[in-house]
Amino acid sequence: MEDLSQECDCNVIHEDTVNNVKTLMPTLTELEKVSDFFKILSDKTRIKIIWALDESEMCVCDIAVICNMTKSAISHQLAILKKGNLVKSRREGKEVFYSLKDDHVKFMLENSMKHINE
Amino acid sequence: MEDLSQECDCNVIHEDTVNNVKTLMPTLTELEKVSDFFKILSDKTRIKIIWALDESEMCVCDIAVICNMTKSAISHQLAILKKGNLVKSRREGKEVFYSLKDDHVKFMLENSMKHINE
DNA sequence: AAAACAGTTGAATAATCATTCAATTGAAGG
DNA sequence: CCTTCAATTGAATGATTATTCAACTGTTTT
Repeated sequence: MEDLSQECDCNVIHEDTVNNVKTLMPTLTELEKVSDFFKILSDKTRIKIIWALDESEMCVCDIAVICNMTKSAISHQLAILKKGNLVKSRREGKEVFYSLKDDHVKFMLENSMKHINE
Repeated sequence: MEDLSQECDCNVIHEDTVNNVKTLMPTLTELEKVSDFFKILSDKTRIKIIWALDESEMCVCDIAVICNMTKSAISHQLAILKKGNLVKSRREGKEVFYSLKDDHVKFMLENSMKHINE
C-alpha cells in the first residue's frame, strides 16, 4: 500500500476519493502555467493597461498618462504583458505602439465580471 | 485646457486617443475588483485545490494529501478561496467538506488553457 | 555631430503574500 | 470530564514583486 501523505501532517481520510482525484489531476507544469497566466492578470495596473489597449492601440506615453504613472513603471508592466504573450508592439519612429495580441484576454476580463457582480 | 498628466513624466502625445480611452475606462474600484479576482487564481496551490474540488467535494485532510502540504497551509488557502466566493463549506462532525461554489471558475480555468496552448 | 525625445533596463526599496509553527477551537468517543 | 482529532487562527519568516530612480538605447531633427 502506497503512502499517500509524504509532507502533509495527517492520515488519508477518504482514500478512494483521494486516489481518484489524484489520477485526474493535471501535471504540476500545467498547473503552474495556469497560475502564471492569472498572475499576469492579478495586478491593477496591468488590468488597466489591457482595458485601455482594448479600446485603442497606444504608445507608452499615452498609457502612462491614462494610468497616471511614469513611463518607466508602464514600460516594466508592458514587458511583463509582452512576455506573457498578451500584447504586441510595433515601433514607428521614436514611438512604440502597443496593442492586444488577441481577444482571449478581454473575453476573460468580461467573464470575470460575471463572477464579481453577484 | 485640462492638464492630463499629473504624476506621469511625459506630455500627452495623442490627446484625442487619450481623452477617448479615458471616458471609456471603468472605475478604479471595478478594475481593482477584477485584479483581486485574478489574484486569487494566481497561486499554484489554489489552482490545484480548485481543480481537485471540481472532481469531488473533499475535506481539508484529503486536499492536504493531494497537494502534499500541511493542513494549516491548505486551510489558509481555503479561507482565501472562501472569502473570494469561489468555494463553500459544510461541517459534518469533525470534518469540514469543501466544494466549488459555481462553475464560472472551472470555466475560466479551461478557457485560460486556450491562451496557454498556442 | 549633437541635441532632443520615446522608450528600455537594472538595481534598490517597500509592500505584499505563501508557508510554517504553535496555540486554540469545536466536535466525537471513551 | 478528559482525550483525540479535524480544522482554524495569528504571528513570524522568507520569497516574490510593483514602483522608483538613474543610466542607457535608438531614432529623429537641426
